Amino acid sequence: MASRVKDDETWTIREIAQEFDVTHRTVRHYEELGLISPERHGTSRIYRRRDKTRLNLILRGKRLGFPLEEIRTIIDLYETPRGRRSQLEYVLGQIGERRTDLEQRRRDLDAALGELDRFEESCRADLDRLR
Amino acid sequence: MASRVKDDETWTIREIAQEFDVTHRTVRHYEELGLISPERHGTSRIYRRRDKTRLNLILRGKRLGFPLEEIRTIIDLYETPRGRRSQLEYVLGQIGERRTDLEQRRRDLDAALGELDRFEESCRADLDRLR
DNA sequence: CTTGACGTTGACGTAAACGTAAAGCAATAC
DNA sequence: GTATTGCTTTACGTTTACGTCAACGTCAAG
Repeated sequence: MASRVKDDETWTIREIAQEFDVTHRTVRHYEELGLISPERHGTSRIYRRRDKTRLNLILRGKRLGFPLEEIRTIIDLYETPRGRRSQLEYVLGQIGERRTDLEQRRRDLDAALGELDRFEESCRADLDRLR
Repeated sequence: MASRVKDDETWTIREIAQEFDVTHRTVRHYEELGLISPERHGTSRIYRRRDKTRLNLILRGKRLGFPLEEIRTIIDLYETPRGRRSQLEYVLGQIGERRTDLEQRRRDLDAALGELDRFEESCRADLDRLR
């Protein structure tokens, strides 16, 4: 059964920038750092589905506060060859570190949300008292 | 009934820096930005419980990826006078914005952790196949 | 064929978050 | 006394993550 997905869709840097709501300078900056590497048609950059996936990962990483260099190592991690046993074990180790980091963030996040809740209740109580 | 807590404990900048595992330069930088404002004994800085609380908030904000300026507005928010009704309503509005932001982060975080889980399973499957 | 839209590569500027001396006061240690 | 330790300010340096020109190539439209 042949694949039905047409993966030949391409986009220009302007289209990509608009879709992700960043400037083309930003897109090129990510390329300079090796976070994406679009094809070239002559001198122009051509972006494919795969590049969009990477951009989504990058922007989410940014929203989470990761530096771009770290984001690059994470993305690379997802694409390192996993042929040899030693490589797999290395990747699994890295996954562990990532998880530890993310779980710390979730604890911080929960704490912040909890305090926010308590603070809101306290404010609402003050407001009621003013009625 | 008198308060039993002794709130006269104080620390020097070096002690504070060590306890929070940052440099004294960092602590002073936060002071320059108005995130903390320790007392002065002559020329020296004196840190109290309240400053520690703020530092905890700052560092958690940093782990969550917030810029220091935004952290300052958050901390200030927790300390704005809430006497007048308009002030309370402003604060409640800010709380809402904060919550929206934090909840977006949690979605990002959950997505990242989910992908990490799936990636780990895929790696473990590869590893089993190598046995 | 020139204009305009869109693409390209430098290269320099900037804001944030500190790092890193440099140079000086102030109290305790010997 | 002086020497060391700890704190201070002043001030320039650095890294990250882009912004902002400048100067040029290219292709379809008028």
